[in-house]
Amino acid sequence: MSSSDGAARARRPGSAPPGRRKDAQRNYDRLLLEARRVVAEQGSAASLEEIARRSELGIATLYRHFPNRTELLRALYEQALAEVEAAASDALAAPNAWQGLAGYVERLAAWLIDDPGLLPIIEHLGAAEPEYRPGGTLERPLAELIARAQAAGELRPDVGVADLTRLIAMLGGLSRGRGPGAARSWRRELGVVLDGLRAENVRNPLPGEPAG
Amino acid sequence: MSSSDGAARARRPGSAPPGRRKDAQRNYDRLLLEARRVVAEQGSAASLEEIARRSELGIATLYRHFPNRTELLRALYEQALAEVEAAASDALAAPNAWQGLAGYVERLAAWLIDDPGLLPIIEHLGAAEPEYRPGGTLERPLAELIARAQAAGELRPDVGVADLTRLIAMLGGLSRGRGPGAARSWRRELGVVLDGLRAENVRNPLPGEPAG
DNA sequence: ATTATCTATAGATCTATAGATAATGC
DNA sequence: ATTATCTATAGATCTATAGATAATGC
Repeated sequence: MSSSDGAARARRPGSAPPGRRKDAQRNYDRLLLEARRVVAEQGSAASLEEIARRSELGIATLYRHFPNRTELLRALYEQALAEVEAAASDALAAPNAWQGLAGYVERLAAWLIDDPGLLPIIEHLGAAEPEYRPGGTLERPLAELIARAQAAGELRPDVGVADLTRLIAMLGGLSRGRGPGAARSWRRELGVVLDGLRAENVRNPLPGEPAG
Repeated sequence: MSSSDGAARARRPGSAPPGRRKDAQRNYDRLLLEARRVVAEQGSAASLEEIARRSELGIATLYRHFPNRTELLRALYEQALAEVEAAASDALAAPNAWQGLAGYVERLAAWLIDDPGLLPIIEHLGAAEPEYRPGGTLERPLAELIARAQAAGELRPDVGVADLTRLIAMLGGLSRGRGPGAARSWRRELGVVLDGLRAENVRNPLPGEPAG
């Protein structure tokens, strides 16, 4: 109650948990920072020793903070997730249903492109723990934006959340390979996809059912 | 000249080079077959020992046929490439320019989806040897199909070869993660992309220039 | 006789931990 | 006193090769 930012402050994901020694908190943050860079370069199989070395810490310190690779990747993912979640309320507040949806799609694609480690991390987590589905935080507003844009007759009626999720992941995949900066022109591919999503542009209905 | 299939028979890429002992030819083929499966499961960092084991061969035999990982992956890629090259002449022979292009895009995407190791292989080769660009065999007919479809007013005029290449790679990326069979619905995403490529569906011109 | 394969192994990583040493915070 | 970090190392892979053994083809 007397604390300046209120009692029972919620832990910000990706930042060091409270109640630790402050050198430990600093090292936790450094490990996450370097891990983000190394994973962006090397993917989800990145060398943990290199992460520790770049953080100027021993490998055992890394293991003290993260008992294994998956836990480190999960912390990275939750940190990145916290940074993008605000995009949903912006999109839902947009004056136009289509603009809201298109803006959200662009924001999520940019999120994946700007941090090339994210997609490998998501794949690793999905493989290591199939029941871990934190993407729900992103999918719930997406479903709402889809419903609104379809009700307004702007989004083609034969797509569902799973389709949009896959299209966003496809765009995010443009960050792969080809070295850094190779994803410069991803907004061109986004433009093609968005034009393909407009209700008035449907030529042939999509095969199958809109799963999700 | 007396050989039943003519003198100087060209080597089919991906099949064992001639002039070897026949046990060596058989083992070469087995190694490639198993490598294809293991790389599809594990990606370009697949265990070479596992490939040798599944082929019921010693690891040294694998190294006798392929001096290193990159050469093995290159052989896999060239084998797969040989299997898809025929698609170009089919597409160029299509009665309608749009159908030709759309069919070619679908065929290439299916090629990547059905063999999930291909995209990791292409990325590995691109990183290991930037000058190695065998995709030209696929890009040349693509450029021709694009020119025809644009001349016919069916394909949007602001896309180029690099855009189509990236869109195909994006679709191929749907084979990643999520286990085998997860790419079932990729033709839905293809449908969205194709609708977004039609000239009549352009809402906003794409940003930047059509590289390539 | 030649060519190919196999076993065994060296050297390089990588994951993960034990036990000694050092830094913090009450 | 407690908590955190470090060095050192065990055990598991993996890449690649040397040298002995086996299979082919003329």
